[in-house]
Amino acid sequence: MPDDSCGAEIQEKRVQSNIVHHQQLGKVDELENAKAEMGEVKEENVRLKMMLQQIEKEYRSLQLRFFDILKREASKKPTDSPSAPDLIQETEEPELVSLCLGRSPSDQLIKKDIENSSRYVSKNLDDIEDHCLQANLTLGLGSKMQLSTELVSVPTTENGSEDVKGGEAAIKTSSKTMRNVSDDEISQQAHAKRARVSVRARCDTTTMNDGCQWRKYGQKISKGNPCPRAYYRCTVAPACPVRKQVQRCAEDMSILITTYEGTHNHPLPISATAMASTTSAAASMLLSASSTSQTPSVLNPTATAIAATSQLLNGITNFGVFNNLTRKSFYLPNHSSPLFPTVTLDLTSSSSSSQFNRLSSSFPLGPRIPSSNLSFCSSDPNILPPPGYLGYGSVPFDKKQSPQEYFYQAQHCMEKNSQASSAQEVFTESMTKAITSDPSFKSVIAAAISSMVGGSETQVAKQLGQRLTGEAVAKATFQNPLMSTQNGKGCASSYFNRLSSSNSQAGTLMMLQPPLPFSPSKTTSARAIGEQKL
DNA sequence: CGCATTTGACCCGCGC
DNA sequence: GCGCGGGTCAAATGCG
Repeated sequence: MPDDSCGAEIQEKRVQSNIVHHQQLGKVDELENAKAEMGEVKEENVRLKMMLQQIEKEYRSLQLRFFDILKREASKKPTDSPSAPDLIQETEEPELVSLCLGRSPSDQLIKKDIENSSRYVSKNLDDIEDHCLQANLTLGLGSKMQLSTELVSVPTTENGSEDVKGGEAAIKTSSKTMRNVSDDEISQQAHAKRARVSVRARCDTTTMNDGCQWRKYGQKISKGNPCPRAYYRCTVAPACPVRKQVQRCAEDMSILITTYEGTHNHPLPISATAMASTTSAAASMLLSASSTSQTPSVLNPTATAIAATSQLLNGITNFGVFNNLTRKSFYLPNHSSPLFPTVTLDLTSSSSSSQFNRLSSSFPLGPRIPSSNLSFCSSDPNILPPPGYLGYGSVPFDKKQSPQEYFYQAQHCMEKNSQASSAQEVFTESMTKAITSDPSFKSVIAAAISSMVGGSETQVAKQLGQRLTGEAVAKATFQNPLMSTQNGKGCASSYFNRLSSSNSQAGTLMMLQPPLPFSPSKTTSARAIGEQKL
């Protein structure tokens, strides 16, 4: 049957052509979808660019005002005691305070400061002088928490170049005026100065590289841990007050606990800014949390800002530490010592929140904030979500909802959503909305970003601009602070593993990395580590 | 030889 | 007041 076979052939061809046609149509659809997506992304980029420009602008102006006031105070001090109106003016600068990560985000705090100020202004001249000193100190503490490297060199005390101890001594001895400051305030300042940030990370070397130069000055066996605790001080600048303690976790020897104390009084190398910013922000979070009586369900904006910053920076620069930071955990005060309120950043993959929750709190100033409420590692089913928590999936932004709550959702989304890319999208979107809805984030994030890319805002803008046009990713990966080694003993291992396994984007970027993305300083094992991981 | 690390002594604050 | 534990100092030691 030739006709039949011919007909069948034609039929078959028709079917095939139909299939081809459908396939083409499908491809056209795909193409259009992709184009549409690209368009959306472009729009998003434009929006983000504008937003960042605005943030930068605001940050700049705040910074200028901050310096202006500092300068004014400095020039005024030696000659005459400040008048009451000046004091009021100073304390009524919420925007000024907002530069200070430690205190800015909380309106309650600002109000409290103003109230305190008013109370003091009504006292005698001596008291006013006292308050001036105190106010100065407050500013100093704020500046200690500055993220920007441009601000690091701002004196934190009257003799800013001195170390913390010296500064404290100077304050104690130089001024009879402290006598009228209440004990609470003194202790609060002392605590603020002594806030510590502890970083837990898996690391098989003696110390985790954070980009700074350290010199070991002591080692001790501490109680309850067979592993010795090593004491380091920062040697980037001769008088830098920053100390760090390094100790292996008693329960898991592979975990290295690094505790930072103090603030660098010198510009930081780029490779060091990430960790410094993180710890500063965490310390600020700690201080904010400790001095406010917020309920656990309301996450302090600073804490959120850290998460936001890290997530944002993760998107911007693919810093391993931030990638892990947001994926892992934040723990508010675990207070290993009542004298040293400590916030712990857990960068370990097996972060066991319950373990941290067991740590007792003895923080004398504020209510304990249960760690679980601030944990971003919500994989533990035992950890209850915060009140108002809405669950998984897409996270529609509710105007009534606080940005903090919103972050919770987005963060949790990141954790639970098996499709990392869509979670990332959701988070990016939520980030944008949350940031734009809370002005306090802007300055915090701008400062952090500024610090992250080397302190210059023009650099920030440049970097961000590049990111937004999708050009700077590989370059940013170069600056991964944990990739560089310090004294040839750096530790970067665990971050690599998790980067490549948990973040496909980052994993891809890792491949773009040249074999030696390390800091120029003393690299010995760096290449080995890099090659091993690549 | 210079610099970093090691390590025992010392200081200080806290709890009993 | 005393002992304990954490933190720091500084001489000794090691290393490049």
